[in-house]
Order: sequence, then structure tokens, then C-alpha cells
Amino acid sequence: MSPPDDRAEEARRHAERFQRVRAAHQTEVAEDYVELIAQLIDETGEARVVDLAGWLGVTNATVNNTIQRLQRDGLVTTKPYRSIFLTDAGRDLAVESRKRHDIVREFLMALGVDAETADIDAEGIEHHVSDATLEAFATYLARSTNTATGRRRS
Amino acid sequence: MSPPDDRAEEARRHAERFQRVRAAHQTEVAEDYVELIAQLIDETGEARVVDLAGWLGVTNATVNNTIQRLQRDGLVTTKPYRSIFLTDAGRDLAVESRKRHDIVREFLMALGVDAETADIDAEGIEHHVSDATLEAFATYLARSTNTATGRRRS
DNA sequence: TATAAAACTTAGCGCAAGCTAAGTTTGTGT
DNA sequence: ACACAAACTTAGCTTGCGCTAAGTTTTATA
Repeated sequence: MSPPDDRAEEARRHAERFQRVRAAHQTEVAEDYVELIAQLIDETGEARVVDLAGWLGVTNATVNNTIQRLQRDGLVTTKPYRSIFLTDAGRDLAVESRKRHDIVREFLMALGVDAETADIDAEGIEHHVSDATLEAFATYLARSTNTATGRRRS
Repeated sequence: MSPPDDRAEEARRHAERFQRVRAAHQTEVAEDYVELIAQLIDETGEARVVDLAGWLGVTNATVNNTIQRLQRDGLVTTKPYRSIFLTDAGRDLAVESRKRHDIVREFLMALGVDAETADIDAEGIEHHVSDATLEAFATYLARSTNTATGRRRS
């Protein structure tokens, strides 16, 4: 009498995985925005709606909507017609996301993927990489960097 | 006078990447559904709304909605109160997705990620892996398999 | 400094993907 | 064969995230 039970259990765990992916989806946009806002502030001194729109490939109206939501969720602050700032929470998320993004991108390149493709895929993959997997990526990266600089592999 | 141009060009390419990720998002649900439908038909003989709901962790009503959309998009066929079938297009997409999914999962495990985490992450990552990256994963996999079976590296 | 351009906001729309609650159909078991 | 349970559908709601079009504010320039 275990086959049906096993099957039900398998279904339950499958469902759990999907729920996690759906949850990850809900933070993707937020991560992309704060990551970009941090970058813009860093490189140009401020983050404006029009710049975000240009870098994200959406309209100003869409950016505005999203910024409202991010403000509601405590990740950014802004005032009408003024530029956008990160809260502490927003900055933390930005740093996290950026680190994740960079590791994924460099990992893909270390694996032999061309830079342009690595850029594209990293953008999608970064939001779905657990800490454990990120760790594995970083480990591989460290090893392949050592190899590239001429050191021996054990 | 090239700095501003370069910057604008960088923004344009960044935007393009985001648009691709957004596009990928739109096919994710479809891929997950057809993949699961194929598996259920394979293993149990048929795919029913209630099973999909159980495996996906959503309600019957949600599955129903989605199945309507997939039917509209030519990926499945079904009749009221009857089980669900894949069209040729649906079957093709299912095979594609399954292959992609398996490669990603096995790749992560080869990299040292534990099976449960690999399962979770693969679910999210599979939809964002380009052909080039998948190729790189498969190559790594082939190499590490050879290594594991005792063959020499080069 | 007035006006035109650029930036921003608001209103109102659409679609995807989730939900609950209520109703209908199918299939089983006594 | 009929009643009840399970499966399915429908209606109606919510949120996210995209859009266009129209209006407002800010900024730059003539």
C-alpha cells in the first residue's frame, strides 16, 4: 500500500517547488529595479524615471507604477517629480542582487558561454539560484580562476 | 562625444535583455503545464485537472483557466469534463522542456548541489537557459561523467 | 522671462494567473 | 437505479505589470 502514498508525496513536493518558483517571481521585478537604481545612483548620481524606463525597456508610466509599489513595500522613497532613492532595505536587496547577478554571469563565462549570452541568461537565472547553488557556482569560479592563472588543480 | 552614445547604447542592450526575460516569462507556465501533462499521460495514462492542480499546487479553477488558454494557443485539446491531451505542438514543447529541465538538474548535481536543491532550482532556471548555455551545461556534464567513470580529461 | 520641451503623473485599459464560492456533470457504491 | 462524492466549470474578484493618451510640473533655452 505504499505506491499510491509515494505518488501523493511526490506530487506534494513537486507542488512545493512550483510554489517557490512562483514566490521568486514576485520578487524579480523588485530586484531588477533596486539593482538598476543602485547602479544609476552610483554611476550618474541619481535615478530618474526616464532613465529606468530606458534601461528596462518599458514606458515611463510603467516605471511610475512600479515605483509606487516599491515605495509601498518599503524599498524606495521618492517625491512627485523628483528622483528615486533606496531605503536601507532597498540597498540591501540591491547589493544582494548585484552579487548574485555577477556570480552567475561570471560563472557562465567561465563555463565557456560568450559574454553577450551570459549577460542575457544571467538576467533570467539570477532570481532562481538558491544560496547552495550560488555557492557551487562560486566554488567552480574560484577553481577555474586558479587554473587560468596557472595554478594546479590539486 | 562618444561617452553619451556609449551609455545610450549600453542602456539599449540592457533593455533588450529585459525584454527577453519578460518574453520568457510568458512561456514559462505553458512549458510547466505541457511538461507535467506529458509526464502524467506517460505514467498514469491520462492527465486530469485535479491531478495537475495537485502537482502544481494551485486550485482546480486555476488549472481550468490555464488549460483554456493553452487550448486557445494550440498546445492542448480537451472537452468539458474530460481529460487533457497534447497537440503535436504541445508534445514538441513538452519534449523540449523536459530535456532542458533534465540537463539543468543533472548539471547542478554534477556541480555538487544536493538533489533536493537541484530539483528546486532547476524548476526556476530551466526557462532562462539559452541554447548556448544549455550546450555548455551538457558539455560539462559529458566531461564530468567521463571523469567519474575513470576516463582521462584530454 | 516666457515658452517650448522634457519629465513626470494620472486615468483607464488589457491580459495572465491566482483565489473562493457556487453550480453542474460524471462516476461509484450500495 | 439512485444518491452521494468527486471532478469539473463558471462567475466574479484581486494583483501584477504592461500599455496609450492626456494632463501637469519642471527645466532649459531663445
